[in-house]
Amino acid sequence: MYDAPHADGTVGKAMQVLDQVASFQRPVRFSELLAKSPFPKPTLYRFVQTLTNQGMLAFDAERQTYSMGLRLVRLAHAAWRHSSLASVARPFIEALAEEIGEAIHLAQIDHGHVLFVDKYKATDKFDTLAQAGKIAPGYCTGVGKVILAFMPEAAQNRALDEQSFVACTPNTHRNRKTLAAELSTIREAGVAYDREEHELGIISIACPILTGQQQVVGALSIATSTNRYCIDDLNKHWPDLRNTANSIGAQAELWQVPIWG
Amino acid sequence: MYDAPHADGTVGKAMQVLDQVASFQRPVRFSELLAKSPFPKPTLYRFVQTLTNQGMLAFDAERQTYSMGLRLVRLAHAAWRHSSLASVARPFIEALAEEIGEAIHLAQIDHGHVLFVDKYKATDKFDTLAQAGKIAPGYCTGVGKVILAFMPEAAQNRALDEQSFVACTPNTHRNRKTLAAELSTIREAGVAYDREEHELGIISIACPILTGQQQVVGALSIATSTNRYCIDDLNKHWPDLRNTANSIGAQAELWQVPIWG
DNA sequence: ATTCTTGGTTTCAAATAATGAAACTTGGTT
DNA sequence: AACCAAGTTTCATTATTTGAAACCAAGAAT
Repeated sequence: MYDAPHADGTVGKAMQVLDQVASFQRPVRFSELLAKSPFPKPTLYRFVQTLTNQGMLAFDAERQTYSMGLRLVRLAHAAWRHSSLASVARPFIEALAEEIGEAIHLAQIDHGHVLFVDKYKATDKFDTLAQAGKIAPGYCTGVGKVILAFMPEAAQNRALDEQSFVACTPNTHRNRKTLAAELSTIREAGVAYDREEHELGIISIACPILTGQQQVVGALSIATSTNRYCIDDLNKHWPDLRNTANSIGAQAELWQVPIWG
Repeated sequence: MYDAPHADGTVGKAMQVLDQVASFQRPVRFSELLAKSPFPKPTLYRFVQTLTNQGMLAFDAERQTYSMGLRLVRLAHAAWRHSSLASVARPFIEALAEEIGEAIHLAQIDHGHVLFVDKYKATDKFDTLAQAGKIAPGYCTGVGKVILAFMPEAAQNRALDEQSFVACTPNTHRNRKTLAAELSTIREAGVAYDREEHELGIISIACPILTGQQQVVGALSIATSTNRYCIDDLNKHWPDLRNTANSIGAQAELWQVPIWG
């Protein structure tokens, strides 16, 4: 979660509460929240109260639970349109997907978190916020690893410290060491692979999206299932993927560049 | 915008700033913000500063502009999953869309705003936050009107006061009077139509999503273009639409009901 | 060059809002 | 009837926010 040294006053604390609620991934009772909160009871109480008033949280009176508020959806709409790579990347991704008929993921980095911001899946047409906004673990996804690999060293270290190394599958990296080793390989090669590290049966190939000054702003990946293709098959799409990623990087530069480490 | 009597202290004010930035619909300079802000310069300055630190806003140093931050996308993901009708409604909508091959919109009401929370468009598969989170004007969309029509009177009045009555097309309602008249018709009929009131060439039919106690929680619509179908054609789908809306309402009740007026 | 202006940033004492220990309520248990 | 746990309120203390004014930087006008 966010742990800015400890500043940002009251607003910062409120946002921390927001993150807390989000982290539960489900509606949550006040007492559960309190148990994991650094704030004393009345303080936390007032925060959830205020946030609920503001529509940043939603309170279900029936069940006495808090969940994230719809105001966030409204605000995020704007964020997605104006601050994410998605809007500039969309036409490029569409073209790429047209050509190779596999699922394309677009991820972006924000304050050390790797975030899926868009997804094009040829088959199921229906895909809204379900994917956008989801967090991609850095240590076990194609986009995550490639972004980590291309981060400036300081930021990379910070990010590595935050990885959980939960073993999603038998192939998942379990510690910083093996991951770090792969990262330097990735950096040289310019590609990362996810060999069923996040989910069994799912593999992917990922390229970084770089600015002119070689700063990573995001990543692009092609994902598929093992019973259709293997890594070698994905590799055939590498040139296309790389080109698309480059185009996106170039285009992004013309627009805005809210970069982060 | 949000105008809770005037409470909610510092956090409330910060959220107000967030809305402000969002309302510009584009990256915005500090001075532009200041011009429309109720806050004195240093106060506003600290707010944007804090919010930027927190990732709720993004600052583009190059152009010196602020836009909405990606942290919102992360938070909204959770909101969408756990507090919107979208997750419960999705299977129903999918089935409906399968049957009639037209675009389906799902809208929801939040603090008096009508919000698109999901969209299924048979043709273009690619549709993420681009639609979800968008605001649907109450006075000139099918979902907007039907939701207004079914609101409790007090809330309806408040909502009507907030309508802008901007004339999107020649068919748009231009004042409260004609709109109010249509609303009571809608309420009786249980359906609303958008006869190219929002966008020329686009028509729709909309049904309310009601709880057991007849409270509106949202609306469902089928939209199409005039060069394919006319209102009468849409009417043929009314039974299906109505059924789907009912199912969603029933299902929503079993889950959570963060209702709002 | 020099002065004006505009947009952005910092200071600092006064005003205000946040804090949290403790007390209180409510609804459900033993 | 006494007991608990979860949630809510009080209120004196403390810390944060506030904004008028001053300051700085960079262009534009003189």
